[in-house]
Amino acid sequence: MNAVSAAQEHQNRPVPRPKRKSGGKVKRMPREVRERQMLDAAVEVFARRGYSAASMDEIAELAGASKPLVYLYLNSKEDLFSACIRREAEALMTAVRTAADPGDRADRRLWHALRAFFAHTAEHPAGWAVLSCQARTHGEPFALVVAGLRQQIADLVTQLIAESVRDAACAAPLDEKEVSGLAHALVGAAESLAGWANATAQAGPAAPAARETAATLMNVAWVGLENLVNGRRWAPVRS
Amino acid sequence: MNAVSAAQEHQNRPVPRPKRKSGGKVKRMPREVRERQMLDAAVEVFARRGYSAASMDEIAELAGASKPLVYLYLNSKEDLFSACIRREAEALMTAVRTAADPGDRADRRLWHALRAFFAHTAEHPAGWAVLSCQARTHGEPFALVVAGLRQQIADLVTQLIAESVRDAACAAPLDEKEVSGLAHALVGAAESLAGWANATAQAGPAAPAARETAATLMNVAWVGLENLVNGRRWAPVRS
Amino acid sequence: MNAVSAAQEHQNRPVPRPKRKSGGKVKRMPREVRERQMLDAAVEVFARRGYSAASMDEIAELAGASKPLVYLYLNSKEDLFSACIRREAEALMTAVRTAADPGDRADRRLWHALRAFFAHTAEHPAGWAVLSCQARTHGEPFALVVAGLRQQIADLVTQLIAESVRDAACAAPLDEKEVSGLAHALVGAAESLAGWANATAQAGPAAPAARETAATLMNVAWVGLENLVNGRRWAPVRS
Amino acid sequence: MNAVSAAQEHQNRPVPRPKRKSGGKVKRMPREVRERQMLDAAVEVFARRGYSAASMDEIAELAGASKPLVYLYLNSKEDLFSACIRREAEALMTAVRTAADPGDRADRRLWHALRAFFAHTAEHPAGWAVLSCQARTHGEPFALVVAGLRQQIADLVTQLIAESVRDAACAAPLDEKEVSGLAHALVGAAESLAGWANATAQAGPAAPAARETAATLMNVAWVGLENLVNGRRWAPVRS
DNA sequence: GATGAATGAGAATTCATTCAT
DNA sequence: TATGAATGAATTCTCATTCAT
Repeated sequence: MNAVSAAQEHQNRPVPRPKRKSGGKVKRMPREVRERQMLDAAVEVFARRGYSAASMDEIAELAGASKPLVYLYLNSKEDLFSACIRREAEALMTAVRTAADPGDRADRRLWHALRAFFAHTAEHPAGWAVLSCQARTHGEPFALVVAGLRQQIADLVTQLIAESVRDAACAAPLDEKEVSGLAHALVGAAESLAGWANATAQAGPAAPAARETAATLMNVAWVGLENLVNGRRWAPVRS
Repeated sequence: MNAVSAAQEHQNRPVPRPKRKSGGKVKRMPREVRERQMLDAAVEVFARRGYSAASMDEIAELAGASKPLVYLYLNSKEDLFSACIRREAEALMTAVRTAADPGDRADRRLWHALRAFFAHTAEHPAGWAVLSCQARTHGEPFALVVAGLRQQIADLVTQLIAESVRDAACAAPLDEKEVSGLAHALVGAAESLAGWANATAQAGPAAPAARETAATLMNVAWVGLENLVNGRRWAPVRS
Repeated sequence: MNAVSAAQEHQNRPVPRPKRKSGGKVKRMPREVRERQMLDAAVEVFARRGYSAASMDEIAELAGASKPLVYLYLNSKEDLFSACIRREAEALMTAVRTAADPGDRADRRLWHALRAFFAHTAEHPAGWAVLSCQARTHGEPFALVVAGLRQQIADLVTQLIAESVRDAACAAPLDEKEVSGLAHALVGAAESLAGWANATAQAGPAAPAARETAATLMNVAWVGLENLVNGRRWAPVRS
Repeated sequence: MNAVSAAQEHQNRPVPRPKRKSGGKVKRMPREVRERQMLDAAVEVFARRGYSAASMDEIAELAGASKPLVYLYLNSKEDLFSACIRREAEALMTAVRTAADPGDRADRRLWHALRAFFAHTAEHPAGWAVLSCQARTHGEPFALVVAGLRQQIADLVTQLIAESVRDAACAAPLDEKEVSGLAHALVGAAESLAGWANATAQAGPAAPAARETAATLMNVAWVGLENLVNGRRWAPVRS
């Protein structure tokens, strides 16, 4: 099982969206399953409306459960949001980490990580929206989780860049802070591209888009990095 | 007038934050001034709380006006938000455009545009927060304005890249979609770097940070772009 | 103006209970008036239903205002309850204190105080219910106010008893603790009698009942006190 | 068996508070035992929170049973409350009646009854709280039970007083209503003194407090009563 | 006998919005 | 121009109560 398909694993798979209101008797199901449905619904609604505009009513309805049940299992709107963020962050991180399979060259690992990132965000647009937009704007506890995620990814990238540089036995070793900055730029670029890719091509399937997007980024960043490593820089007043 | 100072122009400069609650009759002021105060307050509050969590009460209080007056001038919460977005988008766009002063080499123009972007967003964090986070998540009308802004910036960048390419008389012409993606990557990287730069070194004033940030970005992107233009690309299966 | 009529002063006097829902336009009134109506309604409802069973909806409706207005003026259910208790406690205390007019013999002052107590509780059964039943059962803040009221009354009674004893130049001076116990017993008896009087004779007018009740109490307590002062006590094993 | 120990009989003696949550299968127990546990828990919770604020959840948890079981045995919250009141009222009544053992002089019987009353309420504060505060404020059905209890006690006291009067072969026969009022005053004083005694000296065990309290009360009331019986009254305008 | 799963109904509280002055 | 007074319509959250097992 590769990273991408693994990443898709975590959401409403065989559990059919239950229909309520349609006369039938109450659908009994184990707590675990219900909870997943609720999280799925919550991610969807939070993504669509934003944290405060999302209503527990809508979430419950989309989850096919009653509000009291949502509260019974997930305690409060805040806890629910928190659970969403944690789940989505973990899923994304797992996807990316799994893809950056050790035992390959550093540039290829970065390439795979990028592809996994784009693929995952494309597959889970709602989750990505929650992580990238909603979570950042709602108070410490949430923002911290997202910041942690960012840091983890940036660390991974930093490490990959450092490895490549070591591989390349470059002449001018990079400043650590510069590498870190680079990693953040890359992550930011990736995030932005993810959003853009989602917005631009919502028609076609996800994989090709992920591939292209990753390629674009690699084209700029990696080659730029090589030049950087070789000491060739752009300077504001050059020539 | 340079880009940075122009960017600062649009917000409450000499108009003192009005003191209410201190008894006495109300300070009559021309509509224009009051409206600006309201928009300033609204941007601040929308940035801090998000669109739906922002309350008209808080905005009115911060603006030093009564709620009915806010409604009289700005009609509704939605209109108010819309006005905020438009104003902030215009200000940012103006700052960037003004900085990319024609009559210079394309790479230098991009450099200045980047600097202006960083400087403006650093100077107006609330405005930037509204544009980058809040506006995207609230239904067509708002998202459209922001999309328009993004498009304008991307267009500008695209144009600058294109000019450089023409300057370089490159062999392999770039795919338009690729250029657009590049622009988005650049903007995303810029955003991410802005945040990172802010977090890393919060001591110094904004301008130097903007300069460094822009430099880091140019180091990677521009050189990478040159290579790209010259047909040298990274390929997943290379070597 | 005597104590009893003064005590009646504080509640919905000339303000007519406003009729809502009856088509008419919104009744504008100064905040002070509205607030009093709300407190009146709240006392009524809290007395009828108890703190937790009382619904803000019912209170608002009885006050002839909308719920938001109640919240605007009185903040929260808890604050509203607190305000009720404070107002009622103060009113009762004032009535009793005013009646125990200094410049009279101690036994007569006690007599008047008792009458005022019975008259006031009879005139404001809801207020008395809130003070005597509801407030005691709902957490420190409320209970404290009521405890304070009790203490004030007990202190007053203690003082009156002490004065009488001094007047009587009694042979065996009473233990301070015993006097205090006496005062509490008297207050408790008064409270109980107030409740009983309310329950028993709801038909007739209030004043006569108050007079009779007070007389009964004085008959037992005062004479008993005299005997006590004179050293004649009942003893469990006496003869 | 004396009154005090009889009074303690009615609550969870050897049945240990059941431990739930610790895995393992449920302890099957005879209905009778379970029901008593439930009532005990309910009295506790009703006393602590008041009728409406008490939640069936909390009661069930404290009783160590599941909510459906509570409903199976006790039908509804209202029925449960009703059962609590009935049980506590009966227990208190039994304690008092048992103590007022016929075959003794009337004043001594009253003395024992008072002691039993104080002892029982001190031993079962929750039960007493439910009876004295909660029950009175919740609609006919409950209030009636409590009124019945009050009446029984008042009747008992009235009867004892009457007997004494007969013993004393008094000149001026007492008005029935006056006697009843007296009984209520006595009970109220007792209640108040119970609270005050509890608050003043929380160190010692209950019995001594009960003894003292009863003595204080008898000192005032009984002697006062004797005087009353003998026609010596306090009069508002006397001397 | 015993319970995990589930909910309809209603609680407090807030908010955007409007009059009447 | 400016505002104190007022509210309909949500929103979050809780609770008594019931099934299906």
